[in-house]
Parts: sequence; C-alpha cells; structure tokens
Amino acid sequence: MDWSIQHIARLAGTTSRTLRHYGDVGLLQPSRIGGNGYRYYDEHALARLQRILMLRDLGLGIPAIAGVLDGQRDNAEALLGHLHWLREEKNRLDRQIASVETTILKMEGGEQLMAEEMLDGFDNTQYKDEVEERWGKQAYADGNRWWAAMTAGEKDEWMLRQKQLASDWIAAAAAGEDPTGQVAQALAKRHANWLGSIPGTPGGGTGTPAKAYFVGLGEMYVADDRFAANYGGTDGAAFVRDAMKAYAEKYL
Amino acid sequence: MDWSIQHIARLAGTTSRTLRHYGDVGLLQPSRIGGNGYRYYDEHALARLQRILMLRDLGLGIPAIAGVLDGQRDNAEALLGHLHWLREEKNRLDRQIASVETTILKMEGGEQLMAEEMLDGFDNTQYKDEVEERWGKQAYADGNRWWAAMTAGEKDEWMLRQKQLASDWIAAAAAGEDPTGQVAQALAKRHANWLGSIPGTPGGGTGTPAKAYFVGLGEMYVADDRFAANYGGTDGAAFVRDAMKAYAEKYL
DNA sequence: GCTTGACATTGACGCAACGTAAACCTTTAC
DNA sequence: GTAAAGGTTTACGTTGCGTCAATGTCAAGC
Repeated sequence: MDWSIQHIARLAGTTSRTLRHYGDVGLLQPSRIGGNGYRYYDEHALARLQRILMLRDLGLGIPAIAGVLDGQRDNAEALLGHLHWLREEKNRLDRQIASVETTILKMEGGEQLMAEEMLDGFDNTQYKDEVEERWGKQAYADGNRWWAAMTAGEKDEWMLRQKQLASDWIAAAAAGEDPTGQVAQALAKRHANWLGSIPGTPGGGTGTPAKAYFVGLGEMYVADDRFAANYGGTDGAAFVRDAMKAYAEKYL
Repeated sequence: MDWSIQHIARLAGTTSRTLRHYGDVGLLQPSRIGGNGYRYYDEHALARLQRILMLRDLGLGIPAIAGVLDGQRDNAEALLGHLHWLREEKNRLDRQIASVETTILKMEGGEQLMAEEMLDGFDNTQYKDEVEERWGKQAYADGNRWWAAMTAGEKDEWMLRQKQLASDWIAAAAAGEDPTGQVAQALAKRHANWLGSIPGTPGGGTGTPAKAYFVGLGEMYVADDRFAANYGGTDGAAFVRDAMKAYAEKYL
C-alpha cells in the first residue's frame, strides 16, 4: 500500500521537489522505487514525513531533524538547544529593531538625511513643474525661496519641529477628533504660530502666516506622499489639511 | 591620498574579501586601481564604506543598502520597510519559540523523555550521596520511595503539573511579588494542596504535605539546577523556596 | 641581485533548503 | 493515437561572504 510522490506531497502539505530533496540528503527514502524510477511512499514514510515537517516548522535544520528522528540525540536536549538559539536570534532581532528605530528617529530629528530629502521636495527643480501645477507659480516660488534661504541647521530645526507637531496631529486624528473641533483647532493655531514665526516665509515674522500659504501647505501635506507619511498617511494628512483650512478661514 | 585594501578593511573593521565583494557587486568601487591591479580607497570611499557597514548592521541586504546610498529610494521609507520585516521575523521567532516550548512540555508531560531526566534526579543512585548530604537520609529515602512507587504515567502527570505550577511561579517572581505576599502565598497553597494530594509522599493523601518535606522540597528547587531551571533559574527558585517556607511556617 | 615574507590579484567552490526550468520518458484519459 | 498530466534526472540560482588555490608584487635584509 503506497502512493505516488505527488499524492504524498499533497497529503503532507509539501512539494514533490522537497520529497526528492529529502531522498537525496538521506532524510526520507521512498519505501519503494518502481522499475520506471518512480518513487512510492507507504504509511511509515508518511508518518516519518509528518514528523519531519513538524520539526521543520519548529525551525530545525535537516541535520538536526535527522539527529532527532534517528534517535542519535536526546530529543529534549536537541529541542532545548534549538530553543536556546531561537532566543538568541530573537534577542539579535530585538537589538536590530531598536537600532533601526533610533536611526529613523535621528533621521527624522534632523540629522541631514531627512533634510536632504526635504530639500528634494523644495529646492530641487526636479519637482518644479509638478509643484507649480499643483499650487501655482507664486506658491512654489515662495516655498522654495524661504526654504532655500535657510541654513542647514535651520532646516534641521524646521524638520524637528515639524515632526514634533506631527506626532500631536497623528494622535488627534487617531483619537477620532473633529478637524473643526477644539483640539484640532488648537493644534492648527500652534502650527500657524510656528509658521508665522519663521522669517522669510510668506507672512513669516509677523506671527501669522499668509492665509494662502497656510492653506496651500495643508494641501501639500495631503498631495505629497513624502509629507503625508509624516502625518500618518493620507488620512492623517487630510485631517491636518481640514483643520488648517478651517482655522485659516476663521482667523487668517 | 588613498590606502590599500587591507588598510581600509582594518580601519572599518571588516575584511579585504568583503571589500572585493562589494566591488564585484558594485556597492563600493575603489577610488583608484593601480597598474598592477591593486585596489586603493580614498576618504570618500571610506565614508561610504562606513555608511554601508552601518546599514548592514541594521540588517539591510546589499540591494537595499545600494538603494539607500544611491538615493534611489526614500531613506526613511526603506528603513521603515525593513523595520516591518524585522518585526515580522521577530513574530515568526516568537511563534516558533512558543511552539518549541509547548512541544517540550508535551514531551515532558507524557512522552517519557523528560521523565527519564527526572528519574535521574530521584531514582538513580547517581546522585544518592549528594542528595543524602543535602537533605538527609530520611528525606532522600522519602523522596525516592514515593517517586519510585509511581507508574510512568503518574510520573508524567506529576511533571506536567509541576510545569503548570512553575509558569505561575515564574510569572509571580517576574512581577516582583513578595514571597510572603498574598499572590505568592496563594501559589504556595496550591502547591501544598497538590503535593498533599499525592498518595505515597510524606503527608500525601491527607491533603497537606509534611512540613519538613514541603520545606525540603523548596530547598531542593534552589539547590538542584535541574529544578531551578524549571522555575526560571536560581532567582526564581529562591522566590518559590521563600514562599513555600513562609507558608509552611504558618499553616503546616 | 636574490631571497623571503607579507600582501595583492583573480577565479571558484561551499553553504541551506529547496525553487525553478530544461529536456525527456510514462501513464492516463479521451 | 495523441495530448495532458505527472514522473524522472541534471543543474543553475539564491545570500554574503569564508576559504582555499595558484600566482603576481613589493619592501626589506643579506
């Protein structure tokens, strides 16, 4: 009573290629080989295969699986050893995750990389046409001028502040706030105050930004993926835009 | 101003083979190649190399590193994507770890292997002298007698129950509980009730274990590494011992 | 000028566990 | 009879280098 390679593979949820591989490395031999070279597996082979796949799912390598199945090694010991290295791997990943997270934070915080990107969005003529089309020539010129006038340090600072505000915006959006509600309007006010305090920007230095500039900026947050990402994606950015627009209509 | 491949490798903390590999795959080209074919790297190449190694330490693959360094991809986006898969990998490991742990528990609970280990501790004369020296002749005799009287199935059950209780003990210890506090004392009570319910043990069958046996068992959890491991190491076992001792003093 | 030792070069194999053709034969179904 | 489905073996691709192997080059000492 035996079955073809394809049949056994489907039964066990694997592929015929894998079975042939296991045969090649001596992990699981067919119970019978036909005169035509076809491999056939019986129920014992199937049982062994199922144990193999179970151990494989636990993350054991082929030599380890062979060791366990052939009883050369103490089963519990092998698994405990494996568990040990699984834990080490996990620790390694934890450290890497922490490193990547802090790296991203540093970048966001202003250490050149992100600033370079921002520069792409403002300074580089690469997007000039696109920006002009979206927000008009004057807006582009204004946006570009004040950004270009800033020193690298100021740009970093600008990005940092942008990030700080962004986290509050994201929190408000996530909390299901109304863009025209108190919380969102308070944030819009802070945002406006900040922009208004930046010399060189339209309205900058007077304490309140130019209305068109403020509204246009909100639109840009949504339209430009690189900005939208800062505000938790398109939805978050749309929330910010709506709040900014409402604020501008009332107070600017 | 440039340096040999070996020199740069040492400066950056890698190997010349790696540098040649990076050259082959187009990740880092030497700044100059001598008439003899020797590779030379200048300060710019070194800077790039250092960024490469940093990204490598974050776990990025060569194509991803190239993408980031050549600015083809958004830096933050690339890192966020990488972060995503790091987290997935970690989740996968977590699941595997859990699977391996329960597999080991099952084996311990019913499939003889761990029982054999336990048997080492109790049944085998290998540790007889040591045990006698630690807990006295009578204690060893008692411990050995009831253990030896159990059937294999009972032994397995005992180990499983032991494991079940252990996880609660570990959790309590990890939570910073007081050994004499409510939580720990409740656990000690469960532990005592369980031991007291096992016929053949000192006090077993009466519902409450013998005081000396109970206290001695707690000591053993600490003294014997094989038991201590079950309770999260020496510290965890000491927590259990203290709780058991306090409970015995009050109620046994 | 020669030897020696350290350092360079370019291949090319090895690893883990199969996926994925390529080229070709068998069995099954219509 | 022929085509579809399934089988075979052979062998390359994957990831990031480690590790020979065979050989050329350079600075230093005799």
